[in-house]
Amino acid sequence: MDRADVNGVTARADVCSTAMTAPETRNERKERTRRALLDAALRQASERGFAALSLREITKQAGVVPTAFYRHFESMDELGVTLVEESMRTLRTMIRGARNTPGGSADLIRASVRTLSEHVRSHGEHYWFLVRERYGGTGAVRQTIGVELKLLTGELAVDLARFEGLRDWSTDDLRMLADLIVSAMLATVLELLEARPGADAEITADAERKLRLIFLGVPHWRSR
Amino acid sequence: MDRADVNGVTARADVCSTAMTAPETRNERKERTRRALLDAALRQASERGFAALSLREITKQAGVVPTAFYRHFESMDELGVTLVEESMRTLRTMIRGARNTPGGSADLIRASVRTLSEHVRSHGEHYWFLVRERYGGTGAVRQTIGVELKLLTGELAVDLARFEGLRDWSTDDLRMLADLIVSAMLATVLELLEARPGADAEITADAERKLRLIFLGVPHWRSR
DNA sequence: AGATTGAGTGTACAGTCGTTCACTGAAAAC
DNA sequence: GTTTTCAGTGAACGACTGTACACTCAATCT
Repeated sequence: MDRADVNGVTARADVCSTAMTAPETRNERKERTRRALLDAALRQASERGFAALSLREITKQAGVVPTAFYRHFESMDELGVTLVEESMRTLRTMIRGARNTPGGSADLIRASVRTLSEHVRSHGEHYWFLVRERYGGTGAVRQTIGVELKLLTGELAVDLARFEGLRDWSTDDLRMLADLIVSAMLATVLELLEARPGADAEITADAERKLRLIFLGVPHWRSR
Repeated sequence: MDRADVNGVTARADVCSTAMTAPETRNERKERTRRALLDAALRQASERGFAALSLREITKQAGVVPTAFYRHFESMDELGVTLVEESMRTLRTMIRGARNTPGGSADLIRASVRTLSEHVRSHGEHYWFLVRERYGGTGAVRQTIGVELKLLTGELAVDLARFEGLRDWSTDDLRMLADLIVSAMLATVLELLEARPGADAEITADAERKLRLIFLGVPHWRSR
């Protein structure tokens, strides 16, 4: 078995008329191999890093010939940026989920961390990719992640501004706080990814304590 | 110019007897090309990542033939682990420097952050390497960094235990605090590395505020 | 003085890589 | 029904990779 035959070309050639193969429009088919390329790339990149990707290997896993790659992406970097955007979308989904959980401050921390850990578990590859390339990456991919993460920190700062003890904080102090939270949570994400799934409770408890400690300082903060 | 000719073989062949070339023992010479290999590898790895290293390119930069590599390292991974150890040594040096600065708590934060930023500026490649491979790496290199960083966090926890408001903290709480500090400082290191050198003051000021905020919560902490 | 060691050399090989080019054939457009 | 479009094909390329092997020759040891 050399290639994955995602499009089922072999089967389609002789079975298409007899078996109930779904009739596919050309765009659907194109989109499908595009997805196959992205999925293969994400899997490889989350394991060995984006820099170690091989165009040939990706196309092999996607079930197409190497040259077919260029029908979908102009370069590897373009595919990388697409992966960043998709990963960022799931990250934003997570944050939105954490934001919309009702409850008090202590419970909110608990609920948010819980949302985070569950999301990391169910979208491991996206988080691996983001963490990996945020620090280890190069070029367009790394830069894009940096920009998006800065944007995301800004959003978090805005969210924080609506909380009780933070209403009168300056924009810059809020950004600093958001930054601190993000870096702490990023470290938590890495711990979750590296640990065996059984250790989740321990790690999330640790993350909760870190956030609690940070927020304990908030009432006593005065900007200088 | 194909190779760097670190050992000056070309010159030595005909000038050795006339010019005052320092007489070198065999071990000295070996150590020198070993260093050249490590330096070339560190430079490349800090720019493009360890995974993107090429044995041939490293040896070319070191001024030796590719196969000579194996006289010094059994594999690329072995060289990688050596780089981790060396980088970790400079990191420990930095921490020791920060620990030994006298002064009160507020000044201590300021002095420590200052030590950090100066160290990052003067040992940029080591810090690039550590940050890169801690998150983006694979295999032995990444694992070694993880272990060493955990050890280092432990040391920091012990250091923290001697401070005023932290004497009665549990070991686990201290480790959590150390962890939080390390992750915040790691993010700071990355900011320093990515920013143009002129922005140092801004970044260090930010780092100071983060640490101050964290320590503001300490007096109000009660373990659950 | 002669034997030994070992860092560095040069050639060669089998793989993999990204990219080029002309092509096929079915879906889409006319 | 004919033409056009274009995702996917397959061979070929030049460049680069890590490593095996037999070698040289100066520093070291005896």
